[in-house]
Amino acid sequence: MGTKIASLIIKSRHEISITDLSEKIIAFDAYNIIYAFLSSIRNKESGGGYFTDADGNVTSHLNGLFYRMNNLLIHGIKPVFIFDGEPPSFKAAEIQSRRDKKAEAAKKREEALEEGDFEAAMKYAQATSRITPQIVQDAKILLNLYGIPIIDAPSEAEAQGSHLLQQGKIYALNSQDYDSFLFGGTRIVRNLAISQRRKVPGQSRWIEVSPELIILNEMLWELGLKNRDQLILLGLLIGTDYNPDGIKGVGPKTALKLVLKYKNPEKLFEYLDVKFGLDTIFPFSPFSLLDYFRNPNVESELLFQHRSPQFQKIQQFLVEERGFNRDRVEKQLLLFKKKSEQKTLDRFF
DNA sequence: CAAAGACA
DNA sequence: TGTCTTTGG
Repeated sequence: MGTKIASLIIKSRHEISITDLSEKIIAFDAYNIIYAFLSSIRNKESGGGYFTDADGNVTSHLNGLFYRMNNLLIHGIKPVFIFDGEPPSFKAAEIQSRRDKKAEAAKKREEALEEGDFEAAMKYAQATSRITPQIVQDAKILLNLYGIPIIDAPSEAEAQGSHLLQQGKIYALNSQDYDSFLFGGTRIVRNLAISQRRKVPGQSRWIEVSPELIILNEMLWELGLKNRDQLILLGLLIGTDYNPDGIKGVGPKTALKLVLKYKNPEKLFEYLDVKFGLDTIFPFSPFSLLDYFRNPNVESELLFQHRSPQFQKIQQFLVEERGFNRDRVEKQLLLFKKKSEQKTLDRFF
């Protein structure tokens, strides 16, 4: 439901500035952000290989996290990283499908490399990213040195983040898609990156993107939905991580119309059963999916606190253990220290 | 992706 | 000074 629901909401998407999030606790879906870095931070010359150190450890994500965390922390944002635990059984088919797509992309990359088409190889390489234990471990080391709390969710990070939102323990969840609203997340921040420009998937065109805040209640209001159940129904119709295709031939507009017409799960599913047959349009009983979104596996007793970054150790890890350029790292960390000192002074006076 | 370099 | 290109690991 990544982009499909975006077409339905306009007013409830608020353009914000990164400074609006100062002092706010923002949770990040760790695998999500790491995956984004693994995909985008790659070596063009080798046809899309990761950045690595001399020992072959992947460093693409460390590079991305380093600059991203510096910037977020400089702005006074308090990040929390949530790592996925065991995927729910509902996700098995989707996981397999992603695996197949990666294998396919890897094959195409090989072919492109053989033909010497490095640009095509790069494109396919980006679709092959896989998060290994080493990648996770290094990410956790770096985040720890930054004093950023790490949460190991029992299952889906988005579900855990949504729970923390409901408990009021965090201000917002950083996510590119809208799925966490189905889990009851109340606030989502999108496009929380540094650069305000993003390449359009089409070709060599760039667009301006600024962070945007979406609030669940406003979104429900704009859509004309009465409650979260109805939003979950909408999600099931257009597709979620657990039924990615949604219903063939039913786009966002039709989906919304159907939810508004039938209003509750029983009536909607009854209609769908008569029209299509529930078995043919859902991989699982839609009632069980609905129930899953209502009540996902999360941990309720989490406590976390932010600590000060250990600059010396960050530098030591990146430079001495992962082959980063000393001057670059030093310069960035100095800037960080300077700006955060300035910020505390500003607050004081 | 984000910073640094090149260039007008 | 702002924009486009190259580099980073």
